[in-house]
Amino acid sequence: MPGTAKGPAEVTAQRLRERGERVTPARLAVVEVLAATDEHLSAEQIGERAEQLRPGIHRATVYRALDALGEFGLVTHVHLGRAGTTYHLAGELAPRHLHLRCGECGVVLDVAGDILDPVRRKLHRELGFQLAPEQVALVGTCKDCS
Amino acid sequence: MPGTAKGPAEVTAQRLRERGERVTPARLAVVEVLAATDEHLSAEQIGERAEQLRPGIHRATVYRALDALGEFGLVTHVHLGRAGTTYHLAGELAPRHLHLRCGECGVVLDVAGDILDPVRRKLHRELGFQLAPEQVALVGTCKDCS
DNA sequence: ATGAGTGCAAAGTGTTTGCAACTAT
DNA sequence: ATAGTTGCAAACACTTTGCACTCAT
Repeated sequence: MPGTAKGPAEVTAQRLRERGERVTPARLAVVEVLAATDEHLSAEQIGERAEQLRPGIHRATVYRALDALGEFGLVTHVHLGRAGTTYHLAGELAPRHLHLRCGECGVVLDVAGDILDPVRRKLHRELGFQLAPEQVALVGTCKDCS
Repeated sequence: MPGTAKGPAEVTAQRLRERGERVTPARLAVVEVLAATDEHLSAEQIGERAEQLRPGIHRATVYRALDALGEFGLVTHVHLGRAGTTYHLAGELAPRHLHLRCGECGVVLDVAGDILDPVRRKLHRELGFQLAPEQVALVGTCKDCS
């Protein structure tokens, strides 16, 4: 069946090759882990799950892979309060969305990626600032906590 | 001259007493440090400057004071990427504003606090989520870097 | 073959905690 | 008087780095 949509791992491999970057098991494992969930994972959690996919993957390697994939625009991270840093797929690998975090209970909700569009346009027009909505964490208080 | 506006330290003392919380040199020093600048300070920087105001203030105490003042709504913090956490006055102690951070060069810009008002209303209406705009860091790329 | 990527262990950050002494109330 | 705060040192979690080795190209 030609024209089948490619999985995240294939897309990643393709993008890496295009850029002359190396396609390694560790990088693919990280992408596969992130693609297999819609949760927000910490580096440690990614490490644990990657370990199951390809045993022997080291913490440091996970960080380096996340870092590299971040540079290539395939992964982003959000700083979610005291909870630490969480990662997820970005760009063409993920539907555009952004994060709503409750400062009380820590819960994270996803919302449509275009909710900041008017703000993005305004900032670009007035300040020349290119907003990256996926990286923004909207902090506040959720319904249950307020 | 009666009716003179009170300084941040006085307001803080007053609010603390109202809540039955203790007014301590460390807490006042932290507020004074934050009030003396419009920069975005890390806990470490606050510690250094507080040390000059009242010698002997310990790192741990700065963290505890920031934590307490945060609970009382007098201080907030923003997570600015790898750069770490930065603190500033909040609520009645500070003009409402929010943060724009360039992911490339790390520069932080302040913008008017009402820019997210439409978003805030929408989130409240549709999800019952109370957005806290001052705690939101708008990440993107600044004019010079793009 | 060659250099980017990896594993490992060790060093850094930034932040929190247990406890005894202190101090604001 | 006494409960909340502080200083200190030690513990902590998370992330980065130097080095030798391996593997993708």
